[in-house]
Amino acid sequence: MKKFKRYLVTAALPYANGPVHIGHLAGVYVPADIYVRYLRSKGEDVIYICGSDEHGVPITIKARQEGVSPQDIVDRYHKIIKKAFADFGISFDIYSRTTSKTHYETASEFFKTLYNKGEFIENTTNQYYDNEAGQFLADRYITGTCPHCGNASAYGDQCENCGTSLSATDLINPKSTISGSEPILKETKHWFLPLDKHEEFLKNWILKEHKNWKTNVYGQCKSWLDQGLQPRAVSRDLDWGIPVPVKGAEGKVLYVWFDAPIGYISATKDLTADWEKYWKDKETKMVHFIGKDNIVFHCIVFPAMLKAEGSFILPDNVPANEFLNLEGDKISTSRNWAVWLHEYLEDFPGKEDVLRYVLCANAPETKDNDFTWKDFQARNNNELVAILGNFVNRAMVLTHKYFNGKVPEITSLNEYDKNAIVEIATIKEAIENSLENYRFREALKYAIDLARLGNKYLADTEPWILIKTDENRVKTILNISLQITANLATIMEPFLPHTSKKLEEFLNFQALKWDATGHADLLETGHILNKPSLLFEKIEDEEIEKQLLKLAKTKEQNNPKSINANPQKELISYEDFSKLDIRVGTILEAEKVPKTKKLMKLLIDTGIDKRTVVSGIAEFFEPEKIIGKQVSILVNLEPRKLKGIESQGMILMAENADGKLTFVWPAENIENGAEIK
RNA sequence: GGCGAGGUAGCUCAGCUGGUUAGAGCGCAUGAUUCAUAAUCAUGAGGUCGAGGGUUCAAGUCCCUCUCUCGCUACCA
Repeated sequence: MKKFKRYLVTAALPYANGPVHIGHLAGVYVPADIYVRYLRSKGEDVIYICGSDEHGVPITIKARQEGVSPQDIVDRYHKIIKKAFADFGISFDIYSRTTSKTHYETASEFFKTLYNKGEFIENTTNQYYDNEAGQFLADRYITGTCPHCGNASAYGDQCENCGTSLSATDLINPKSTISGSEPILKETKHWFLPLDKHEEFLKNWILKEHKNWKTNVYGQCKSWLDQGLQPRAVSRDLDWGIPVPVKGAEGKVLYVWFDAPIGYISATKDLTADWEKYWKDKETKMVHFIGKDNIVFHCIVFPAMLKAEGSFILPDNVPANEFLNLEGDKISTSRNWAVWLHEYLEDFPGKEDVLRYVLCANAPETKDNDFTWKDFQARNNNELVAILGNFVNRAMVLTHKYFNGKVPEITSLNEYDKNAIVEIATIKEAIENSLENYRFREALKYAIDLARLGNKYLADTEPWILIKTDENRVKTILNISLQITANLATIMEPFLPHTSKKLEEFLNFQALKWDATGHADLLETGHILNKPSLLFEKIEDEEIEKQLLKLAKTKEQNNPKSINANPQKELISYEDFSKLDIRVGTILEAEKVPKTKKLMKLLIDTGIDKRTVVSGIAEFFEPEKIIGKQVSILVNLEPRKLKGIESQGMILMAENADGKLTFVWPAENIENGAEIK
């Protein structure tokens, strides 16, 4: 393995429109923190960079909803996030933010460099523009009627009623949410980064030179590269963000995905004047810790940016994790389905390391994983309390009892003692090997094995019996037990820093550098120990039930039955209604449209004729089972081609909040062609 | 539908380039033990390795088909 002079470790910038939750922690911040603490302990030159990602449309939306400025929003969450990380013990060297002055300058510079090098292409497109407000509208700022479900308040990028993703120009009767006026289409110029230009380079760099990346990361990249890369817009018409620093770009800002990763660079600048050493020297090893949703940006887009700029190094590895679920369901900020870090810290004071432990032991390294409170409790009680805490307590209590808290001498070592000592070194090496390869859960398991070793050593040597007959032998046994404890203090530090601190206090000793561990001579004979307290305490059922109850309440609130029906749409005249020609028809034929998930091709006898209708119902119905059924069909809707099939009308369906569809059909059989009015 | 990742003991996961009776932790059962937060230590039960084919002397491990879960993507009049 190549030896590097220094390390630059980045953790994904949390988006400042909400607090951080256990999913973020397990996927990114805890593993990155373990990695960095380990490197520091090894004496490596390492910096750990993070900060809030504060630009982008969602933040402006939230600000508008609350009637405050975007700056107010990001100030609020930046503070909460930063404090929660600090309280939790995530040891960033700097936690910066993308609204900082340094970042504005850095991102602008970066853009200008690429611009001057001719690395962008310019493209003019039509976008919705609000004449009254005098600005272009992001998709999210436009509402209108969803062409799919008729929901009158669909957004320009997505209809929240039916979940369809839309493009703003699809909306019927578009309206600006800023002024309420009808937006007009207007030409606007934007800059694009031609990723396709870097495709060959990226293919070679990732597919050939980085076969050692995690399979999920490598596979995802390969998928993108095989599909072929497209130019990506780097600017947007928006008033929140970093102004595009060229003439004729008034009212345009850098697209948030472009400025966010540059945040790593600007944060480094804020940390040290020596920042270029970390970003431009080939002897620096750069590692990005991210979640799987960020793979494309960090493995393809950002490297393409850095490559285009020319003077930067590229990441050596991007150990992306999968997602963490909570009690079987996907974590969701908007549905409040999460364990929020700042709330956890309030509910479980002093138990930072318990969460670190559980999230690392159950980290979604190779596939999505599930966090359950029952597992949280079990890991605390059966592993932290019973194995680690208990061993430390045994060694300490026995030493106080028999030797007044003084580290006894080693009188002589037998084979069994020697084996135990060798085992300490073996475990340490195993942990190193796991950490170097980003296998954090495995590393943690080995770390706990050290405490297991201690428990077994005590159980096998039985000092509480020998003390009656052979005090010298007991001296050796407790010396070794305490040496294991001292090793734990150092080896556990990357994983459980607060626990490591406590162990230092118990032992009245300063944890050593990593390379000094793995031996049985960390504590000197005669060294005086402090009185220990409990390292971990049991978590009782009541506390777990409290958390489960909290989640149950959230679930109740999210229950479709308690979600209010959409408000009534605006009034229409009878004349408007009578324009719709809805008939009863019978399904004569039905077949799935190949290569689609939702589309079904239907032949309908409308009484007027027999016609083809394509409908998005294939997820809920099997073709054979609906043939012969009578349905309601809107027959005078203008035809439209779907997957090459002309659809002549629309089947009326009722849809609930979960998106489940059901047919609307006559209560009793009636002739085809009967009018519905 | 396309692409990617995954489906191994009740639960959470290891199993590298195919090679003797498929592993670990938790949980469970039994025994030992009492220094310790009834903690610990030992032993054991428990798996047709998603399903079905194929290659091979030999497959959890390679190939094909199917199926389920998650993600990206197309589609939803």
